[in-house]
Parts: sequence; structure tokens; C-alpha cells
Amino acid sequence: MPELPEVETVRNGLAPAMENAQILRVEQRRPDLRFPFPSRFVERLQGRRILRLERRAKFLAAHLDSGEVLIMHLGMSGRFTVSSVEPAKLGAPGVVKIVPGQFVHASNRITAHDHVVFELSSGVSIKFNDPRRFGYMDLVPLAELATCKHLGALGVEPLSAEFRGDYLATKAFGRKTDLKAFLLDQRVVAGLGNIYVCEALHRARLSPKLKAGSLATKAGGPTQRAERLVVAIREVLLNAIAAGGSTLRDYAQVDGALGYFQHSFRVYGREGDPCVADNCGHPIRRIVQSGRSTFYCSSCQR
DNA sequence: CATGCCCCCTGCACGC
DNA sequence: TGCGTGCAGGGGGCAT
Repeated sequence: MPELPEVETVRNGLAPAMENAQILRVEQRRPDLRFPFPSRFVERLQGRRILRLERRAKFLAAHLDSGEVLIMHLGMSGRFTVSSVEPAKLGAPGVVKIVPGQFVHASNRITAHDHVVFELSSGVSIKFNDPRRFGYMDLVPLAELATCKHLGALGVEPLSAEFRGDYLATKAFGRKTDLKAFLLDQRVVAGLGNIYVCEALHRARLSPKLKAGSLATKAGGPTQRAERLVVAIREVLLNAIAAGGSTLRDYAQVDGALGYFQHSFRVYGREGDPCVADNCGHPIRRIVQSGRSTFYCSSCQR
């Protein structure tokens, strides 16, 4: 699920409960997720204080007062749920579930696929639930954070000042791969996934089947396509974050005010629907690239 | 190095 | 109702 806007939304939801809180207790309910948990995982967390919670690409990074950083990846189906340990104390039903940007009431009980539970001094317990177990957690020293195996090869953050047409052109120069696959490559742009690549390409009016190399001129500079793409990626991500991300599954008790960017999709999941671009109306097509669905308008995306 | 394919895992929607 | 098939927001690993 979680692409950059969803992870950013989860970070925003978790940060108030996690930052400056002490980890009182950790329950690790299985030996591995996608990868084994690091050795002595529970012991290295319990008693530590969380200094701050950051997002990098699709990762969450909780900086600890031990000098280590807890890295968390949500994979496809990872979710965090925050519930108050003692609801009465906080004076509310007090139970908040953080799905991509959505806050819904959740039970305090352990349910299927709850793999990790953190109990914090801020009075909440935070559960990590991940049915498919493509997510994972790791602990790395702060000094090695930027170069560790998880973050070391990542490209620039698309919402940072370094993300510009000339950056894309440099990365794309001479590349024969599809523009779609190029943008999904986390070493190029860190945080895009299948949905937002489709949406950005439509907004930039670029075909997902173009060669990535067409973002660079023969001299290696940015083409007009590269500049359009930068603008479109920024715009779609900012709009999605403002909407609290996208939620593709239905939840019984959803706070409708959050996580509604799925209603703003122009192509994703809309095969056969008329293209909403001005004066277009051409039916949206679904094709498969790199083994994943691509939705696009073959008329206005060139 | 770049590229393409398979795989990890569970749940769900759909067709018969 | 039950069952098989295909597909899902990610990305590591391996062959070519």
C-alpha cells in the first residue's frame, strides 16, 4: 500500500505518540517478517527513549537515545495501530488506528497478523500488523544510517530541492528502460510506487512506455519532458499528502476526513473509464510493465 | 552495470 | 456454497 504519501501520513500520525516517549515494553510475536528481526531486538528497544521519528522514502526511522535507529518498512500490507493503554486516562474511546492517513477506532486486543507491539510511556500501545509480511524492521547505528543497506542506495527525495529536471536527466541519460520502470526504481526517486508513478505520468502527459533516456538531451541536460515530470511528481505527492494519502481497502469505521486521495486518481484502477484530461475522453488502458499494472491514456500521454 | 523475471505471503474478488 | 484463478500499494535475488 504505502507509498511516500501514505508513509508520510503514518509518520505524522505516529510522531505525537512516539517522539520523546520511552519504550516501556516490546512484544515481538514472531521471529521474522520479510527478514529476521535483528538479534536481541526487544532488549535493544526496551527502556530506550525515542528522540524523533523520520520518513525516508518509504521507510520510517525512529531515532533512539541509545544511538541506534529503528528502521521500519511497511511492505505492501503493513499497518500501524495506536491505542491507548488506559483509555479512561486519556478520557476518550481513545483508540486510534493509523491506516494510510486514516484514524479509526480499533480494539486493544491482539488480532491475526499483529506481529509487534510497543508499549510507550506516552500511554499508548502501538501495534504493527502485516498480513503479507513483506514489511520488516531493523536496527542500525545512527552513524551508519545514511549508508546502511536499506537507505544507502536510495535516490533523492522527490519533495526535496535536489529533485530537479537536471537530476532526472543525469540519472536517465542513455537508459533504455521504460519510463515507468525507471520511476519505480528507488535508486532514482525514493518513495514513488505503482500508483503515484501512474498518476504522475498522466499529469505530465508522458507515456509510461517512453524510454527513460528521453528525459535527457544528447548533451545530457534535461528535456522538457523531464521538467514536466518533476512538476507532476511534486504536485501529485503534495496533493496526496494533503489528502492524508490513499486508502484502497474499505474499513468499517472510517474517518471520512482523512485518507481520501484515491478519489483523485485519474488513471489508477480506472481501466475503461474516459480520460478526464481536457478534451480527451479516450478510455484508460491497463497494460503490464515489469510485472505490474500500468494505467494510462494512450491518447494524451505521449 | 543494466535489465528482466521469479519469488516471498495472505486475502479478496470474480467466474464457474 | 465451494473452489480455482488472478491480482494487490514492494522489492530482494538471481540469471542473462
